[in-house]
Amino acid sequence: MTTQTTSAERRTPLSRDRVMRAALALVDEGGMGALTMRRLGRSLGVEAMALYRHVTNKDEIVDGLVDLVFEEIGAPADGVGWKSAMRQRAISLREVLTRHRWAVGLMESRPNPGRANLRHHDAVIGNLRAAGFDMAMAAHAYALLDAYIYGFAMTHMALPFDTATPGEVAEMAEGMLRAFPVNEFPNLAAFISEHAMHPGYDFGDEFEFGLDLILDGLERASTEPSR
Amino acid sequence: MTTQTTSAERRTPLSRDRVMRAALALVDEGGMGALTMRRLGRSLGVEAMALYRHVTNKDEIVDGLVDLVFEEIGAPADGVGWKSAMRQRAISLREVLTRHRWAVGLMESRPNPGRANLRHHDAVIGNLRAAGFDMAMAAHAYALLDAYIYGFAMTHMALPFDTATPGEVAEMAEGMLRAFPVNEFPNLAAFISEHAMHPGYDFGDEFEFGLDLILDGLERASTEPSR
DNA sequence: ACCTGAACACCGTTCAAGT
DNA sequence: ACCTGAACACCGTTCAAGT
Repeated sequence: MTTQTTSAERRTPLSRDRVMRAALALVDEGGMGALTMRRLGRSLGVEAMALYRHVTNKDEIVDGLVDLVFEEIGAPADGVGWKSAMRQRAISLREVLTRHRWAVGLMESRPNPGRANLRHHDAVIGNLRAAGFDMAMAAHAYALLDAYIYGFAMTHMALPFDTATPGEVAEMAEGMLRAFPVNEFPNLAAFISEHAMHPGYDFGDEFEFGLDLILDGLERASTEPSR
Repeated sequence: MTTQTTSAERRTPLSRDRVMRAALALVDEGGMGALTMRRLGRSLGVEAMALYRHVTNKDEIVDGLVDLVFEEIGAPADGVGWKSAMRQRAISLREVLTRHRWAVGLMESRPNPGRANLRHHDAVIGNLRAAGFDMAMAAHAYALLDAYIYGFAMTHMALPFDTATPGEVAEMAEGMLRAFPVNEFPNLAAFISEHAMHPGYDFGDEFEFGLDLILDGLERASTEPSR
């Protein structure tokens, strides 16, 4: 259910902060599609037009939401070595993105990065540089890690067997296999029935396999003569 | 400019195929935001409501567009070894995604995968299995490669210095550095001015660095005792 | 058989008007 | 100072009506 506004809340005057918090509740509950100025107004007990006194437009609200998400990411730790600092950050970022699935496609695509965004990027680059990465190697590492983290969140988000019970999973496997000619796509059929839909398989576990493979590769590349 | 319909085209009766081709032209030119039933109708010289005779709704059009994109991806080659087959496929997929930027967030998120999509996934799994990957290792490889490829396309797409000339790049660098307090984000400032905005730096070049790092890592993992 | 007009329930945003 | 009503230019989709 959408947040209902009590009369006490109604008396509290609108503010940019209240608008942003209500917007975050809306998207966390119903995704980006649920964020409309009219609905946002309603959740605050106000007409949509009143919002324009506190934000210049909807785009600014989305910019603000993305920065709220950046605030939740743990900064890379100092004094533990770049590898475990990057590992921690990656896992934290992934957790944040599963809490706020609507944000996955937006984190890196806003033309107006907020302060939390800049702070986070600054901290990651700073950590890598302090560990002895030169600029080129830091750029390699950052591009690779972020592509992987965001890409994993994106492909994972799409999967249907995420919140399903084992019984539902078996049902879905059958449904999927009925949906396409098994003999035309034998490898895919085998993959689904023999692996992906097996009890105990959790796609989310793939994340750390890839993450560690990448971190090991970066370690090797950073100690080798430059390429 | 949007495609104008000549009187000859107007006489050709509408068909699912013509609707899909017109829709593809629309999104390639103006992104997903440009795809509306009314505009699509107009580009075909017809009212929006006429489209519903040939497609059941807009969602079906998007499903069809995504499958058109899957058709453009080169299938992994046989007989060249999994590593160069996967390398080829990754590069082909990335090229396709830069041609159809609007597709980046949609390729893996449609609940109704089309035949080209299934064919492609089947071919990739088949190639890995034929090269001796067991199911678990094929799943690792596929999850990692796709996360990286789609994630890279997503983060790359967002960057402003892509179609810019060196002169424009220098201008943007100045603009960005003026936009935030340099002493608050010193690492980011150094990164931008000393590296990212330098003439000769092309973010797209980062793709193959990460791709080869991942392929090397997969090779190592697949010949090691299982993890 | 194929397309259109009018309608419905939505959008974001502007602006004069109300308290 | 802060909010609202009415309006504008859009959406996707349905359905009776036209040819």
